[in-house]
Amino acid sequence: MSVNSTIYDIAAEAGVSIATVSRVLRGERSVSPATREKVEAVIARRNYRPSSIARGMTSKTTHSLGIVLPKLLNPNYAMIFTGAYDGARRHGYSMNMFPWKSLTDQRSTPALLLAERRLDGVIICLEYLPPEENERLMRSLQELRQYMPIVLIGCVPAAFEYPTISYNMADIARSTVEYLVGLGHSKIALIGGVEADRDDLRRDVGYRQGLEEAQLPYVDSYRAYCGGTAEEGAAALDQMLSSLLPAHWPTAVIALNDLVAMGCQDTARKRGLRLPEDLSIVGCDNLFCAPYLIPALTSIDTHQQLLGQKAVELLLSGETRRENAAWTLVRRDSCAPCKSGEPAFRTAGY
Amino acid sequence: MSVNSTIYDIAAEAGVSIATVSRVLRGERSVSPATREKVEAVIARRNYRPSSIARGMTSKTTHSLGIVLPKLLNPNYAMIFTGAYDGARRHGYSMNMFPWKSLTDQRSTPALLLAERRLDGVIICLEYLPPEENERLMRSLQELRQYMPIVLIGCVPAAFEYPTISYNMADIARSTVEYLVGLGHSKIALIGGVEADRDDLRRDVGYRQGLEEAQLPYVDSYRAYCGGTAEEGAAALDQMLSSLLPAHWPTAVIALNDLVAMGCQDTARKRGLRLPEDLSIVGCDNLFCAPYLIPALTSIDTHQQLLGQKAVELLLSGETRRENAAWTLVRRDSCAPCKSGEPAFRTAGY
DNA sequence: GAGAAAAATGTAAGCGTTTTCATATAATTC
DNA sequence: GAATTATATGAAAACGCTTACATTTTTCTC
Repeated sequence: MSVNSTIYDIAAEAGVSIATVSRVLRGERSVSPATREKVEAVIARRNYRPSSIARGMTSKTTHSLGIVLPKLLNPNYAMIFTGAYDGARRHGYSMNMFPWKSLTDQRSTPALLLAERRLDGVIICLEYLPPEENERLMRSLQELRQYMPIVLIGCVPAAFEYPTISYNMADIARSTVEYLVGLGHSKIALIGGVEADRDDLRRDVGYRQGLEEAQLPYVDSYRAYCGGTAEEGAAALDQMLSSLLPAHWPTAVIALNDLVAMGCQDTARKRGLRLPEDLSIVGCDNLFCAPYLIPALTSIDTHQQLLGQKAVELLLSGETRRENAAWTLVRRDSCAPCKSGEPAFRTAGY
Repeated sequence: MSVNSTIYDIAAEAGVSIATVSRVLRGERSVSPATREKVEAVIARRNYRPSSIARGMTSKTTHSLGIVLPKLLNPNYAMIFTGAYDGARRHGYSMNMFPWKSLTDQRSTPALLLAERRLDGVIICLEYLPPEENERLMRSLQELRQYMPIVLIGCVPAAFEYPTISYNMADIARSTVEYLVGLGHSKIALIGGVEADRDDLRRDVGYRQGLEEAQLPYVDSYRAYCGGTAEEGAAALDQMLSSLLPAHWPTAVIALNDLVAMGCQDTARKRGLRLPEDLSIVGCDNLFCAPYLIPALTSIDTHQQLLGQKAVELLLSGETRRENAAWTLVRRDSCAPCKSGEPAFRTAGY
């Protein structure tokens, strides 16, 4: 199949040495115009392209980066990947996707699957893992970083000394509460995330802070934990409503992400709640379908594509700083002013 | 950064030749257990991993495939990619994504961007292109195939002698019409696709065939062309409705894909139509959000992930057959029996 | 236990580039 | 026009593996 000529063929046909061909190839200017032209003609005629493999042998840099993602099917990750891909491309790098497993599953030498490819750097998208798995991951990371630069994406413990791009989750949660409080809500639920997740801990911090600033009590039954899918979101809200007297039902829900928000819409509707009159919902990630849900979903746009791009920039820059990514609240129709007069659970103390 | 040992280091430390190390590495059985153990110990201790680059130099096969997609952001393509990725992985290959541009944009030697990477094969996802661009693409393909096996995905002209996995678009369209006719509809619109697209021609063929079988006339104003986004779908339907007297409005719409269907829902709602009573809508691709639209969208599930996987299988098999991919109609709430009694436009002839 | 066959290991030549260093050629200088 | 410097080119050694072939060691066989 490989009808490909080598640099030797070109050299022979052009009547020069391979060194000269190589120089022409890489645009060095120490080649006389006549020779260059001659060589270029042969290259064009034979459709010759240098093998990036062979190039990698000598030049030590493969000009390819990696990104490890939990899964690509989740539209978020597809967006991060796209952003990272574009960023890499802009710098003349290629971008390779690796599934989580490459990092954790390997019995033998984890992480090194990546090392084997001699990537010039890798972006790693962090997600919650149970403690012992997380422990393994940390070790993999340590190991991996001996081989190539690493940039972390997502909510990373401050103790981590890796270059990182993340969201200020606390900030997002706090602002969202603030927004809902501004609409008159006082019974605000937070749905999604793993209870033990550091990430969500920070979300929780912001949530509590927002409530506190509005002089609202933190109500434990308004905090539900669940995975990031629509089904799980639907179940979580359903369970919350079941456990509460309708009078105490939240009037607003902050969902982990848009998928969870979609599930909440579904549950609410099945329960006969009017949206958004009886329940305001805020999602996160601003998926492409958010505007087409009924009611159109208000969501935090986390600019995931940009996130991917910035991760590449950081990776290539070689710096080790931690960066916060921007986000914006996109207001649509899923949030309405709270109608129920007196907020429940408001105690004398507040 | 590259703290990596080479095969020489391992050999030296284990007191054997590099050939032996290589043999241990590749699990050849002509190595005595004692030696193997010794070498493996050193490998483990030094965290050694052979460079896939150097491997590629000799073994001619890089164990990496490519897939070129119009864009990854579209959830469909993300699914195809995921499927292809998994398929490749299962066979021990890696999968690299390339944007369309790698194939067409290049002034100099198109296609060869891919050749440069010495892929073991490439999957190409076809999409409509205006004639002259398409011409260029065809040439790129011809050129590219000299270097590596190619598999095409999507609706490819029968004249193409490439191995292909595609949908029988005519079949899908015909069945969809049949389904809607079964619900009593006779004013069935088809929205989406490029007028000049071969692909959609086949869709059109099925559409017409379905109408014919139901003894319904083909009405030109029920056929609108547009791109594959929600916005374009919304605009297309809006324009169609504007151009028609309400009495002649279609009672059912077959949309190019779910995005277009979402746009149609939007337009219909803005026009004050009740969904699905006044307008039934069928989408295509069965995106994850389809069940959460209001009304939940009936859609053709094209099993895109499977499509990607099958493309890999076909690519690796080396066969040149053309395969048809499976699809299924997923019924949800967006299609209802037609209520308007007498279908318009039905002429004596029918 | 000598000779033959089988198994284990080593040697060295690639693979297709880049790159250093040497060499040949051309352009300067006086 | 000889000496000097700049410029253009070539020869050859890496890069880290695989693999055909040669060689050594072990295991049979009678």
